[in-house]
Amino acid sequence: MLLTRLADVSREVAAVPARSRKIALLAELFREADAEDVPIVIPYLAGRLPQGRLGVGWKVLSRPVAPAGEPTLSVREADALLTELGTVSGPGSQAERARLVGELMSAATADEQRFLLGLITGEVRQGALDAVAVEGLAQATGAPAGDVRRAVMLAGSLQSVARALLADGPAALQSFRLTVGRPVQPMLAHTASSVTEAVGRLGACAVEEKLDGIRVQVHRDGDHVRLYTRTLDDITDRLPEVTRAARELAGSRFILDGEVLALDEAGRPRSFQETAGRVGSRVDVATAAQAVPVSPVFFDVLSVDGRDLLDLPFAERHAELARLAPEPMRVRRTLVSGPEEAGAAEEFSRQTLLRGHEGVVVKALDAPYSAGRRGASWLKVKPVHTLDLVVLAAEWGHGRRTGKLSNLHLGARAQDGGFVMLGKTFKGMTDAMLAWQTERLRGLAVEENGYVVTVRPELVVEVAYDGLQRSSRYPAGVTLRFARVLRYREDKRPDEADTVETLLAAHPQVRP
DNA sequence: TTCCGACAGTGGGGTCGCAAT
DNA sequence: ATTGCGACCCCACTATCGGAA
Repeated sequence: MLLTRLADVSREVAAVPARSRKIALLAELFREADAEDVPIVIPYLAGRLPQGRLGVGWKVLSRPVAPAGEPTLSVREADALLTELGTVSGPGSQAERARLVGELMSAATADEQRFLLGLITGEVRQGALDAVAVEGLAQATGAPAGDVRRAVMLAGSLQSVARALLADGPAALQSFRLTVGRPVQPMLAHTASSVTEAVGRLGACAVEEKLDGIRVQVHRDGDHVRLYTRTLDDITDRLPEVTRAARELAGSRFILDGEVLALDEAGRPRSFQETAGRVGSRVDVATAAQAVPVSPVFFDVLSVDGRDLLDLPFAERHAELARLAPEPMRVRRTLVSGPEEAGAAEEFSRQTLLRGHEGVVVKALDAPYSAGRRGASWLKVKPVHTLDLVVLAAEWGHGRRTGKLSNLHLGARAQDGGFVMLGKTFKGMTDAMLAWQTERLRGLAVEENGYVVTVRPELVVEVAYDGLQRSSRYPAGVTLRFARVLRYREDKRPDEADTVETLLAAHPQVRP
């Protein structure tokens, strides 16, 4: 199959708004693809490269290459070049990667170049990624969409399911079972604005502490232990102490879900930055482990002794977990019968925050483990802080925000009467706000430099954020975590905005 | 008919590791 | 040694479609 066919379909998919039409277009293409093309065509149309990381990004791709006049590049040829691209390393590798990109792009037409660019940067913008591709695959093969989705969650990848399904038909889905050693998509949580609200929505529930670390899925089969992140990357080699801890648990065959984080001598959590740095260290693991040891803390179990527990109610899964993991290796929790005990849940949340943790997750006791879903039966609640800050500049948006000033540079008031930049945000804006702020900020513009428009510091905006963290990038030495816009405060003057001093005073545990 | 769950899109900051300077 | 870049951790929020209520 020629790459141009994929580029055409991707453009068509992008052009139709209806999800049902997108699915039908994908299904048509999947049916057309022959067996050898399928493992390439499916991920490509799901907006992902089967190779994963390539070591190539915007910098290399932004160099223009004269396009080919006629579409002659096949899907397999493109894939072979990309595979080669992903394996280049060592001195001279950047030049070699640039050369390979040039080779690929010069063989592609302008349309194909656009498609490849989107694929490599992960921005296909066709309104269809994995979930829509799964529906398309189901339609192309006549398999029930729910069964395909479940197989993908259990396999951890769309590709392997697609290959089996197109080779052997719907019966092949049976072979995708929960297996120790094969990671599954973890269950995710929704957000609730308060503990009381969360308990009100779920009824009988467990309120568990939310630890600010790295999600980890622990697979053990005898002495063989594997550790996976939320995106199913294997991080076993980086966390030897977690592997040891898993070997000391009561069972010998299980899959556990939990969080790893660094604790200080008193058992209080160290900053997320310290935990993330440790988990990210791959080269000298022994030294990193010495400096920042991490501990696993579990909250769920998916499999024990070959039994698949996914469909069991949480209460029963937790009973299994309690048999496997001793209390210090489990998340702290309290059980609540319903809204009448919301007070106790709130109190537990307060205590959790005092112990230095991020918040709580409220979980329905009767809910199954919804692998890969953002199930409504897990609700996270974290404290939200707010500030009134001044807009110092804004950046032109991309994609559906093209032509709109989107990403705001946020400043706090300094002692000298000036403003200190604390970070940026593009979150929380409605289309109406985007239109409004584009006009308003244009009127305040003093300089335009590339995609950054600097403005007179006159507009005050109320911003929500989750906390303060150290920063080497911003002048105050700190930056806001997960900042988002709540509303504009046209009733406030910039000299009424919050100051750096009040911000630092509100977070005494964080020092620049 | 209205409501709501699931998805895609739009990017944020930090850290690490690698290659180039 | 320092810098630039890419990958991958953490993540919030809005718009939209389409099935559920």
